[in-house]
Amino acid sequence: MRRRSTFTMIRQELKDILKNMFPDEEIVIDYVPKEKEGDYSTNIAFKIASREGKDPKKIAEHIVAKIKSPIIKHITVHKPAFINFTIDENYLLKQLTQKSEIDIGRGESILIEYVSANPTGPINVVSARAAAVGDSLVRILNQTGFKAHAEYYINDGGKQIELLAESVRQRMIELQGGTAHLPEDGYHGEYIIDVAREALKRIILDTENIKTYAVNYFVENHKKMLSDFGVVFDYWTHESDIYKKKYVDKILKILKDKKLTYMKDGALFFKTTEFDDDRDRVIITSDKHYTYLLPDIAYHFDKIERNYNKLINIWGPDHHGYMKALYGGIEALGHPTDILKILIVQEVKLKKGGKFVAMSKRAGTFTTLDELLEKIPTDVARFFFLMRSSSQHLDFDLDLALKQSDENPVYYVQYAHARIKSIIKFAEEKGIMVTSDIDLTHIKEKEELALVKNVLKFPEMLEDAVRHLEPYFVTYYLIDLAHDFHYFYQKHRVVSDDRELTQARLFLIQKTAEIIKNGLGLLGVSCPEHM
RNA sequence: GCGCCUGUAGCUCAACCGGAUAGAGCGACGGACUUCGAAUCCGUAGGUUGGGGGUUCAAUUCCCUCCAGGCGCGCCA
Repeated sequence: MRRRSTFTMIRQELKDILKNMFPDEEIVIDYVPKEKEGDYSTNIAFKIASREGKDPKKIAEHIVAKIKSPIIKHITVHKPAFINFTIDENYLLKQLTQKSEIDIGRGESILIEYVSANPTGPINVVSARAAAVGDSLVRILNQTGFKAHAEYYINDGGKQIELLAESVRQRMIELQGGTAHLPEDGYHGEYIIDVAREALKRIILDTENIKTYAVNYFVENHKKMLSDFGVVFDYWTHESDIYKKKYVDKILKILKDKKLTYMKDGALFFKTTEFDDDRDRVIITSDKHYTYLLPDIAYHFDKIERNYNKLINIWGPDHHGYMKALYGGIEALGHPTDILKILIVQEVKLKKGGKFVAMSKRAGTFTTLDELLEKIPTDVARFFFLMRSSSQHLDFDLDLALKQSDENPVYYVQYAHARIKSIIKFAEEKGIMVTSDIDLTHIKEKEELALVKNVLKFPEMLEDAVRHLEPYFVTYYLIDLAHDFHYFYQKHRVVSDDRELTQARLFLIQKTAEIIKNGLGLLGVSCPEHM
């Protein structure tokens, strides 16, 4: 049985009605396309008809005859056999005054790990996108009754860090007049010179200290950049913490005991092919170093030990080939793999002067989050990142984002809010205050009711966003809601001589403003009173 | 070669376990301000959903195949 939300969702009400009639049927409620009669619809007649080999239209008519509900104004059957519901206006208006909160999560705890950029350089734009997505997801989940925490994992061990330290050391030699011999697969970016300069100032000389210094340098940099971007993490967990807890040894022992490892060419392999991976993975190299996989499994063991009901990882597209290895590790430990959901945020292609900018961290040619924010306001950047499904590639046209900033959808939504605030102020100056003690039955125009219906869709939209773990549902919704408001505003005066109508409309737009503010907050975008 | 992602209007993208005449924004063209914010609104044009098969009452969605692009395939992360 599906749990009911405490928030009254009309969609859910309809679902319940049908569920009572057809307990074994999966009930789907859709929105009716614009210009069609009705608000919600169901395709249940098709389902039953195809299974029983009957005429869907007859079944639809049969169902319609049996439904009685005070929330439904009327029901109609359309074309093949859609059943459309038109919701009673008085019921809608009553819902508008209900103060309630949405609880989908029922307190389920979720740990969302995202960005987790290696402390070997600045944050690139794909990580920036992941930051926007992850932060917004945390906000959405926390508003819908989950207990979500944000975590950043710092890889402060492994070979990459050795290469980083060596790259810095070589740059230090260079700064002192020597010749730098950068490791071939080391870090060649200019930014390493800045680190080297700072390290010299502090007279940090031996490799171990350089390593620590460099890691901290980048971790602090990431913290600051993300915080400037409005992204704050609850936890910063170091790989070295996992070692300190002896979890890595523990996991190694479990894998060995379960005979899931073998030696080959002097290296220790984990048999991930037993978990549907396409090849086995090295976990200890022939020169006795751990690869990233083993501590990573240990890290996920740690997350599970911390009693989360669910783990979400947000990764870049370059890690998809690694998913099965990690899932294999979790399964090897005896945990169901569905405790972890890995979201792949697809790449960002930056467009500049009509050309795509080539990006590579190791070659040092990539655009960083700070460079992006130097050019583009945070609000715009976040809105852009959340404007489309995170599983889709994203073309980010820098020139366009700047040049057309006046017509950017983020301003469109913000403008709707500012406009409402301005109207309310105008009314107040005339001595008309917004109050909930009003007669909403004055709301009867088509454009008003469209706005009412969309405002009431907010929790339903959040339910969709949670189901798909996609913040862009919020973005799309806000643009649509702003449009409904602007359209209404164009057709009708809010503040008029009709006192009661004015009060009713003020209440409606005040509600709209609240939803916009709430929604933009979920995106991490500001919501100014004036623009 | 194998794996993942993608191909929808001129451009950027939607379309929720398969549903109604495939929708928005930008761009183009044409309209709407003596009263609450024109950063707004309305209208028009624009589509063989990459091609071809298949399954279905119904396919952008599922299956097969071909074409095109991106990413990954390390004893790096």
